[in-house]
Amino acid sequence: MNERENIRDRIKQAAAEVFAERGFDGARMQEIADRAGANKAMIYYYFDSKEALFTAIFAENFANLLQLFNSILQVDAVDPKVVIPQLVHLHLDFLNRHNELPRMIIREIQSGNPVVEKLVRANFSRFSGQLQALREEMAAAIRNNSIRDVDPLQTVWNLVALNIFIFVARPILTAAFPEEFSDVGRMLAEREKAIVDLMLYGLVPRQEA
Amino acid sequence: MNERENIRDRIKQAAAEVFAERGFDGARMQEIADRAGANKAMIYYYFDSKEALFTAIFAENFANLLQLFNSILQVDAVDPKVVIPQLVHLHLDFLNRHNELPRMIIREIQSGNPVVEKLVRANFSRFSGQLQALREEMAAAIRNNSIRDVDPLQTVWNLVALNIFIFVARPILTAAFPEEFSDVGRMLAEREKAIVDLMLYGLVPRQEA
DNA sequence: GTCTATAACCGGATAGAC
DNA sequence: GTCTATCCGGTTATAGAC
Repeated sequence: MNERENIRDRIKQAAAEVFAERGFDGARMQEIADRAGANKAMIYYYFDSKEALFTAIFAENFANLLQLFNSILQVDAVDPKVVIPQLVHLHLDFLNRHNELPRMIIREIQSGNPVVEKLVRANFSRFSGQLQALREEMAAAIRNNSIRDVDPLQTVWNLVALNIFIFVARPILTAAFPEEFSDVGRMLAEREKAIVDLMLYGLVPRQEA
Repeated sequence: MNERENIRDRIKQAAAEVFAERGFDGARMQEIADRAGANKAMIYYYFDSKEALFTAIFAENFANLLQLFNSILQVDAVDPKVVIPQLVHLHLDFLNRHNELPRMIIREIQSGNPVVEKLVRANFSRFSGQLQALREEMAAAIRNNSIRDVDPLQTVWNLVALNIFIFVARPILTAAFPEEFSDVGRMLAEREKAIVDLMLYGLVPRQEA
């Protein structure tokens, strides 16, 4: 309506922050209201309950992530020297824009809230077709000798593991290595380089070219 | 006293489980008491408060983890083909025996409880000396041409990222890939192999022997 | 040391005025 | 749509008997 976003959006924004910082159980409706510049009753005017509010936000974020994974898995299998840097960049860039998401997912998954596991199951089934295609493409690439003989699923896990690490472990890392995190942009660039370097020279055949 | 461990230990054990499953805010003293085969009042007889109970358990687990890291960092720098498999095996084995620890740490770090960040800061400073030594050893190994020219800190992060992944993401992975997790021992062995393979052929010089 | 009963509080949710 | 005041259930914590 006016220059400030409407209250409903401010509540969603504030709730996303508080849930990310404190988790579902730790989040306080009062704090969400305060950060949104509203009062508790307004939250209940727009959302049925704390759980409904959480679910709305979580589902939205989770859908974004799965969309990214789908787009990642649709990359045509070509030279890993081209594909891997693209994938790492895409993923890190997304995570950088949704900083709090990995920790939020890890924290909330299997924490009593049944909505969460449902979301995972429902979306990952759609996802498994993509994964099957990827396996076949990688198998072809292995026969083709354009990548080493690696397990496709393990390789995907490796890539995800390397990418999410700094976001998942950020609170520990910033405490332990304050200098590295003083310039986040620089750190991210170095991280990207290191991941690509490790992945590539773990994939490219030994006696190529 | 008798064959069953004493109540204090049973409480600690039960609390560790419940905190790991539900997080600090989600944990209920009643559930801890039930699992320990005691009642709430007994918990308060042995521990001052919920927070004190949590802190005791968290500090103990965290100390164990740092002790492992210290022992890992003391490995003499030799051929990566020997060292890397050792490190991965040590770390995965530890994590397997303290299954819930990574998720607990990630979940609770920076979640309002100031004790936690203090623990990190205090212990990681002791830790940084070890890390400096490692950097120097790796620099020597690089000059020596026994490993590729990689960033030592990034390499440590890579190793940790790959090792913790299945434990951190376990709830998602079991939902998404039930077959893989039906035989945990087998899955762990495959994971170990894949990590070592990736790390090694990302470290060993291209045109070696 | 162990237990039952209860106090004290906190936080999600709602009633109802405007 | 927005706000204040309040309810009510659940949870931490304690009192006090044994």
